Amino acid sequence: MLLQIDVNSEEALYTQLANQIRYGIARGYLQPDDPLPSVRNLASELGINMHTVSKAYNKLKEEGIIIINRSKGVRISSKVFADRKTGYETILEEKIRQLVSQSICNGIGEKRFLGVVENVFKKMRSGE
Amino acid sequence: MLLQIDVNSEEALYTQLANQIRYGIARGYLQPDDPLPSVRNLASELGINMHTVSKAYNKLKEEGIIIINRSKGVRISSKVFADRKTGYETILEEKIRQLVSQSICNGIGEKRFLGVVENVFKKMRSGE
DNA sequence: ATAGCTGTTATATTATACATAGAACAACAA
DNA sequence: TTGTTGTTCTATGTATAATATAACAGCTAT
Repeated sequence: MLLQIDVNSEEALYTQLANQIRYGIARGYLQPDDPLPSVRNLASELGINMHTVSKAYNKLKEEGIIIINRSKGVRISSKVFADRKTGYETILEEKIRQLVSQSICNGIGEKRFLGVVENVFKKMRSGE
Repeated sequence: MLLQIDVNSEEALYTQLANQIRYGIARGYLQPDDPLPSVRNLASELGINMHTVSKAYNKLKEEGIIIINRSKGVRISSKVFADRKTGYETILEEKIRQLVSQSICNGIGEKRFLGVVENVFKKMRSGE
């Protein structure tokens, strides 16, 4: 799978990387048990530092999305789609509350907001 | 309207403050042309620095949500609910894409995601 | 065994963002 | 004139992000 980074983005590099991997999983480009490149190889491909890749991997590891094994490498967790109920829905609701507040202040109401969400899901199912 | 800040949160103070004001507008607790406290007064109430409040206010000003007038003070924009079409929907879609990716990786599908969104709107209409 | 690959750990440096503090300024109101 | 408004300036301390080397421990294949 193609991963790319925008060094001019305001978003932190390791966050961009983690997002891209989650996105790849959500679209089905990355599947359970699929291997990921080593920290050194991916860093080299992207032209960034090894530790930055390592930081992204460890963030995903904490979320239970990938499995890191010293000497075996990194792979997508076989239970990646399982409902791990780690209180994620509470975090999600708070983030959505912020997005909804901001949307209302920008003239975007419930119908239009739901339309954007459905559109994102549709694109995701069709693989972009 | 009551504004409060959690100094132990990972979220930056000025971001929390901006979020609370947007949230207050979305719920109707703050209405167009309503005045906001001065940077010094609000900072004093919240126990934080004047410049932190100023930073939050300027962020909202850039979003077209509030009007800042040197010597007259700060108030909610009369056009706060207008569709300013400043490309906000593009930003919204990208943020939703990230949230949806993460949700899928946590076992939350489209139905459940839409349910959370609808629930947030419902709470917002009923005023919390 | 040795060479090569894994992720990890440690130390160090640079840059940026966040939050604070105090002071002074210009615009307006009472 | 006095007081309030937001703004600007300088300064400091802390935290995070990203980089760079270097070494380490676990495993695999030659």
